[in-house]
Amino acid sequence: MARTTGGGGAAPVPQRLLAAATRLFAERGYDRTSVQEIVEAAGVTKGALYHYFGSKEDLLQEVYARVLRLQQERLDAFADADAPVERRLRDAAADVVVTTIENLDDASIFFRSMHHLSPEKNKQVRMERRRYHERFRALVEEGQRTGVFSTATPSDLVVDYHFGSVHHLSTWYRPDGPLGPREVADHLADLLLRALRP
Amino acid sequence: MARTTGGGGAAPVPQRLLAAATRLFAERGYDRTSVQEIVEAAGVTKGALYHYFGSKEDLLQEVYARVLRLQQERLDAFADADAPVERRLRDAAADVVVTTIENLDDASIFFRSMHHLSPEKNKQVRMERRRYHERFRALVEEGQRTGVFSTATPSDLVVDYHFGSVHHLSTWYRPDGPLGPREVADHLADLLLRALRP
DNA sequence: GATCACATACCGACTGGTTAGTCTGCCGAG
DNA sequence: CTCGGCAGACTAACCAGTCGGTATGTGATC
Repeated sequence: MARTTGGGGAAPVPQRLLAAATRLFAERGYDRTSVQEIVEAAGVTKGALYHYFGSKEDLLQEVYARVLRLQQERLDAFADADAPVERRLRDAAADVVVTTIENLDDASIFFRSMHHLSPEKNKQVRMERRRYHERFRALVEEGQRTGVFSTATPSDLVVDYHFGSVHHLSTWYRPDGPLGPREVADHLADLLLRALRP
Repeated sequence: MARTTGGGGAAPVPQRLLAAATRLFAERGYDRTSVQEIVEAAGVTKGALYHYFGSKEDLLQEVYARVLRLQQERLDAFADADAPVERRLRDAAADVVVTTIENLDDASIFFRSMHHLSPEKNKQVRMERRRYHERFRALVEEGQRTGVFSTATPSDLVVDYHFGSVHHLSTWYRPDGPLGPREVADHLADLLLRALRP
């Protein structure tokens, strides 16, 4: 019954804590979730939490870091693919919708609780987010330069337009609704591409 | 120096409280704003606050009610106008962007703090919001029925798409940025209408 | 292979600080 | 005199983070 280091049994404590925190933060919000509730949900005690994490805020930051890493990786993959811009933008736009829906908890935390981070950590997150935004924008601009997209709207605004709809997903999307993640993604990517027709 | 009842001097206490709460809620978030800070910003004490409002939550709800009333009124006016659907939808879509930008504080509170309301009050707000959504959706459907808008995307999704971008404004829009409210509104309304071209 | 030193992983009572909301009372106007 | 409008001290609850303590594992030494 040695469950100590690395073993193979049930998920290791740090991950259990992160999972519990994610669920609770999404459910009640960061401030409304007490550290006590998190450790109880994870089946440990405060000692364990503060053994692995420096503070409650670190837990939140870890959730962010996870989401950012995942989405940046996926965007890079789609953007670097060997296909026409329209295709690459479409795929990237649809993919971010799918992964957002598949991680709705992370998404609602991300968009609702950013201002709970200390200025320092907030800056860090904003910087990473900026990188993501730029990569996406580069796709739009490429299409605009090569004439396949309309130049009527500044590329920055186009990106914010699309991410607005992504952001908004956590407000209205219900897993038991009529549309699956893939369908929503196709529709939203369609709307974007249609808006960009010259 | 009698500033007591209703007089004409500086704004009456309930409104001062509401204004202070709005600013602070938008700045630090609902949970991070203490009642003490609100009353200090309004230049009164707790006694005054609890004389006019039943609880801190009531203050938040009042902010919501104000926003909802305003936006519903404006939407109704635009939707009931005597003009072709494209025009009415365009005007309504642009107007909600302008008023959102002009009340960014209310907007960020609205979208970030809804889950801080008790289930009961939350239901109330959702209902009002639903009414707004439906009115907007009716415009889209009308256009789809009469053939001026594409039917490729379900009307519900179209509405959520647009409101996603509105919702998102409080995240990225800066008053000192390169675009004024009217310009942003025109662009966003354009994007919507372009996406709806058959 | 027994003992010791030390580290990792975790427990849970406790503390210092904060907060929403209450309550008693003052004050000026009608 | 009384009543709305408000002041401000007070209370009960809560909560992030701390800290001394325990259990188990690991490697070195004899």
